Amino acid sequence: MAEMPNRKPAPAAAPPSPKENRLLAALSEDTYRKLLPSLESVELPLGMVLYESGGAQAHVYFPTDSIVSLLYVLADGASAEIAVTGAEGLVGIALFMGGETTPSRAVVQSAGHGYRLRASVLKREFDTNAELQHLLLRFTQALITQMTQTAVCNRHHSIDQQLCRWLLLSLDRLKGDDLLMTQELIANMLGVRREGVTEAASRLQAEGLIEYQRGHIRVVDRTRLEARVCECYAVVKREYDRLLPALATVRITAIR
Amino acid sequence: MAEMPNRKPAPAAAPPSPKENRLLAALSEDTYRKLLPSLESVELPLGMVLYESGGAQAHVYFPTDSIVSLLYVLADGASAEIAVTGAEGLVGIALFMGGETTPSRAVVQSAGHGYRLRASVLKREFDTNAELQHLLLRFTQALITQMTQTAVCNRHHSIDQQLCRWLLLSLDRLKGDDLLMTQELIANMLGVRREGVTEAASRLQAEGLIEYQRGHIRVVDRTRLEARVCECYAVVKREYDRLLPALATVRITAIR
DNA sequence: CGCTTTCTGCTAGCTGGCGCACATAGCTGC
DNA sequence: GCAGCTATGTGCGCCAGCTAGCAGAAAGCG
Repeated sequence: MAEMPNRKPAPAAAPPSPKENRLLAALSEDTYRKLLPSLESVELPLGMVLYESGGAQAHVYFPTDSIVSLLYVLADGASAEIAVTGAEGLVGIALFMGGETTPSRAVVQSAGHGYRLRASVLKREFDTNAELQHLLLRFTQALITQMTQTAVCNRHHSIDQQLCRWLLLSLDRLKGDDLLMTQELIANMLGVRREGVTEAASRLQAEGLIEYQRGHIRVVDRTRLEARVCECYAVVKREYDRLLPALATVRITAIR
Repeated sequence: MAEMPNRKPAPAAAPPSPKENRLLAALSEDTYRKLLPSLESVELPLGMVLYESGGAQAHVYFPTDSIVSLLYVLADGASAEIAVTGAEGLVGIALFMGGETTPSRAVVQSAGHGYRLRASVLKREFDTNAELQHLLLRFTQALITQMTQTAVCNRHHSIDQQLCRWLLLSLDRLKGDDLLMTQELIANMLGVRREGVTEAASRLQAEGLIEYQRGHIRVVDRTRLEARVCECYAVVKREYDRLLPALATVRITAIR
């Protein structure tokens, strides 16, 4: 078969298996078979809004090769990313936590694929299946750690460091070393000026850690990126590793 | 009986009822009676560390008239508050979320009283009692909202606004309008310089919103404080009101 | 009462990140 | 190959908050 075009994979390609999502993959065969008929395959294009702040959440989403950002948007339009979720997790914890909704927005940050489950199906299963419940609660705790480190990082660290953290968190949720993401979008996620991201990215490029051009960022020296990031990244990574089921194909990286 | 000394209430005073804690008060009589024998009364002096980052959490704590801060302490000693919990909640969610511990520290921010429950007792009950489980998960979601707003506030708002938010969050968890808290401690909580707090507090005092002297802050005009705070406070307050059981004696305040 | 400790106030200079305005450089489509 | 859009680069003034050092005032203590 001929090489696929780089930027736009053929839409007719078979979707990834639900088991690409680590939570779904971690379920017992019994539970998995029970949920499978209710899992609906969905494409998640860049910028798609899964939930609006305070809006009804009809489904939970299990990304397989996409990344979803949880954002809070202020009254004046400014925004800040709270956390990101990829194939290691799920989007829509408010459904099983009991609040039904949250005051934040979920937006696709990296296009890809996922599966979704109707809220009613998930809630019924959550309340009756201890295995699923424990898995989802542990994921929620990992997510909480990510949120708290975001708060700390926002308070104490420079844009450079935060950009490193953001790149690494994204990279961990993608195959390969490439991100399709403009500086403008990164700035929205970090809640900083676009120019601030330009300057930070220029520095990283000058140091030979990344290469970028027009919405395409390639990490060329992950090790040095990890040496430059603040401790927040490692804290989050450790908690995810500790709390979530390991995946055989997970990338091995040296974290100090 | 003679007037009590102001700063140090007689230690022999009868402790508040467990039902001063809103979560315990919201339980059905059945569940409450079941837990009551395991509830251990504890004094919580200012500065007491309930959990160390990553350390074992042997109990969950239900404050009755105290306030506990969740803090993250960076490697260089800088810190930032993640959330606060008073009589409306509990400290130690990691126990029922399944992670057993968290990378943050829990410190008593306002001295008072509370009850605690051994981890094993709580976990057993959580896993077998849907009522308790739903209550605690809803509280956890409210706490998550507080954490996310902390992240947003850290990113976008001035020290003045954050101080207002912090004062209001504390006030909501105390009787009366007085806080026993030095600017130094507030600065640690907010993760800013002590002088920054001095300046912000001076402005608030000059505007007639608060009065303070040596570790004693009195809010004299709560309404105007609420007018000056950023939206983060109202978002958190709304979520707590929405997600947690109402308390008859809760203070009625006008939130825009 | 005098000494020490703790808390608050003030100064001066520095810097990271902001707002704004504008220049340039790749893509895309015709 | 040109037009037009989108993405990035840059400069400049500004300010909140930081570092650092010190002074004064209140509370606690022997």
